Amino acid sequence: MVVMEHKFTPEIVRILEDAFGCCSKAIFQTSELIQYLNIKTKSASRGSKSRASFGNLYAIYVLVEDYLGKSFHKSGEYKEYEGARFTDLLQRMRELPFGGKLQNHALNHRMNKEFEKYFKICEFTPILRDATTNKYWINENLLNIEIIDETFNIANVVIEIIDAYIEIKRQTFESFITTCQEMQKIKSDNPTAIRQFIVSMIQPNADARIFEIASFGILKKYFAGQSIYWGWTLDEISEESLLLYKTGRCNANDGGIDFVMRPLGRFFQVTETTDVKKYFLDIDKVQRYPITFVIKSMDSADVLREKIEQQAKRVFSVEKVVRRYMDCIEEIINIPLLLERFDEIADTGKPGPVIEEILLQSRVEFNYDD
DNA sequence: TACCCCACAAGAGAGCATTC
DNA sequence: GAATGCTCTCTTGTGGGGTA
Repeated sequence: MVVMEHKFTPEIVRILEDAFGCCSKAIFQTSELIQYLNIKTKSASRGSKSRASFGNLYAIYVLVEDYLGKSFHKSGEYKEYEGARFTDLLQRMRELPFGGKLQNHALNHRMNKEFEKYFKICEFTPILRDATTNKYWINENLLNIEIIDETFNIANVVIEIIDAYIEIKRQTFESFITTCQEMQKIKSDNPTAIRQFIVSMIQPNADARIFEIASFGILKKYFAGQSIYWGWTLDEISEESLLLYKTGRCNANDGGIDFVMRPLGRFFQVTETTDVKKYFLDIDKVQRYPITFVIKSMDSADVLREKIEQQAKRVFSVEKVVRRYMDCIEEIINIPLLLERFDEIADTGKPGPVIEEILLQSRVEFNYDD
């Protein structure tokens, strides 16, 4: 089998070399289990959007851990082992980082099924179970790798590889988690600290998701302080506050509009660049709904508008189409304007709710709980 | 002509909820 | 405890259009 290579593969190779020296390459080529781990760890370098596959990896992990914990790699008596209890295995899976919400699927069916998909001609099923006693085993045939006349047990290496993978995934999340914790600490009554924190969240180099969440927190509270008067007839006019809604998680909002305002029906799109043409596709064919762009930039709104216009002229060339394109931009909100609006909120003595909103949205965005 | 980029669609993995 | 259906969303494949 041709081994797929990705950014975590060298780490797997390194762990194998440390454990088995010159035989490591042959073990990688021979062991379906190692190759499976290699496939399932490809998200290591792919950021938070990528699925981590912890379910199937942890099913292997807890069974191998159980195997090592009882020293079967030394005693060779695994064949006589009564098996591990489902409840213990699942509990252990949930104790592992990011495993809190894992369910039974991987242990019961999914891991085996997926393994079979990748290794059609492999005669061994990784997870063995006795449905009558609810006991589980890792298939030892996949742990003992024969190279020429020697047998190598890869149990320790399996654990080490998954541990290394967990560590990388943990680091990816850690920066954001730290941010959340800092927010919680300064939530109390320190306006200067809160402002500094807000500034750090809306800097040009801030994480895109954090920028979006912070923008939402600021704008929601800013608009909540404003109201309009409207109604079907002159006699029925009533006052209503402007309410900003987030339409979904940042990552779940592929191509969608980020915020919507009631009752005015304004659309808000958060973006990192002035390359906004994707929001106005087919602008020459149809009239488009106006959008307010929240742009992660220190440039003035005029400069940003100018940049967008230059781009539109380059792309559309026809002045009439360029005008229609530009007319679709209802407002441009840059970093200084966001900060200005936050200061207005702070002047009323209520910066706290902004932080609370940011915290709430952060928890939703990252499934992060206290 | 080959290559690249982009948008869209389909496939697939993972988690939630429900049921037995 | 285990199986299953559903939903969400990330990945991959595909085709059209633009460009060198």
